Amino acid sequence: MTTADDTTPARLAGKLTWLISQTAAHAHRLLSGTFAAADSRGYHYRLLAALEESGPASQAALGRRSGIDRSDVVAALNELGARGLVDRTPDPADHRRNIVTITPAGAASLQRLESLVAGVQDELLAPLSPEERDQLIGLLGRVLAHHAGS
Amino acid sequence: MTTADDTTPARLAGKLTWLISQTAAHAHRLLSGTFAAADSRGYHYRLLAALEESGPASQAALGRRSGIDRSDVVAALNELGARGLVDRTPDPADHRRNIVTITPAGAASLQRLESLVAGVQDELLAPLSPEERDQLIGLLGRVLAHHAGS
DNA sequence: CAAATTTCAGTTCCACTGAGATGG
DNA sequence: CCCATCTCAGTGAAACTGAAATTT
Repeated sequence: MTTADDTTPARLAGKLTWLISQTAAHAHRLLSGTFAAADSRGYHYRLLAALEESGPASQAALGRRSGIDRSDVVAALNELGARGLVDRTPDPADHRRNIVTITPAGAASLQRLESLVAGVQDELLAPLSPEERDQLIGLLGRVLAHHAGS
Repeated sequence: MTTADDTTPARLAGKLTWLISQTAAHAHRLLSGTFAAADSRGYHYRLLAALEESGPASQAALGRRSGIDRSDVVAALNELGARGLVDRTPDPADHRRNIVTITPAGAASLQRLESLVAGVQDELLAPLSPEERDQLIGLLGRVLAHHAGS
């Protein structure tokens, strides 16, 4: 009888880097599973959200907003474009750029993804009260803000 | 005049899944950079820590303890074994198993990695007071515990 | 010329799946 | 027969690098 030795080492359990990465891994499992079931990916959601919130933009600007590498933006936009969720047209004022616009179908898709994300959040944060969720948001927000200019 | 349009969409900035994954990504960048500079990887640290804390174990048990996939445990232990940081010998009582033991060199390596990790933690959590760090640890710990049996 | 944008090709790390072989 | 373990091979997302072509 192999004793139940699935206990996480205390040495790790007390480390914030461990807790954060484990929580992130769990969140990622939930999210990517949910996105996959909707035939989508995290990149799609992030790009559509950035587009709807801040309006049409060049691909480089989109990448900066959504934290996606310039190289991955290309591929993700190809996928979104193929589904008619975004339009890509050359910028008449600056021919180096493409202007990316979200289509009505894209906005509808975003709304669907949004509700999926909300569901995942609820599942992930089930053990926390609303106040505690806000606390967590505040703490993480401050950590991120501090390294914003990284 | 490419206006500074690197603002993260509020829609994302308020989502815990976003905050967590961004923070985790940052922590991961810091950690893996630090580990790489020490010619090591996160898996090595996790496995050595699990070994030192809970003693010799089978590879499957190690994987459960340290949250590493059974398949990746193999490769990481190969690397650790090649450096003489762990010993792998067949279990005389159960020939399906390898018993993995940490060597003195492994313990020394763990100690070095440990101090590197401590440095990264401090850098990551610089903006938080000790009380706030504890708060964060508590909140994330509860989230993780809730999904422990996932 | 220097700088920015888009794009392609390729790399690394992480998490995981599937299958085979061995043994309990 | 069923189950656990170890191993290998391979997949796929995520983040990144380097370089080329174009345009400002």
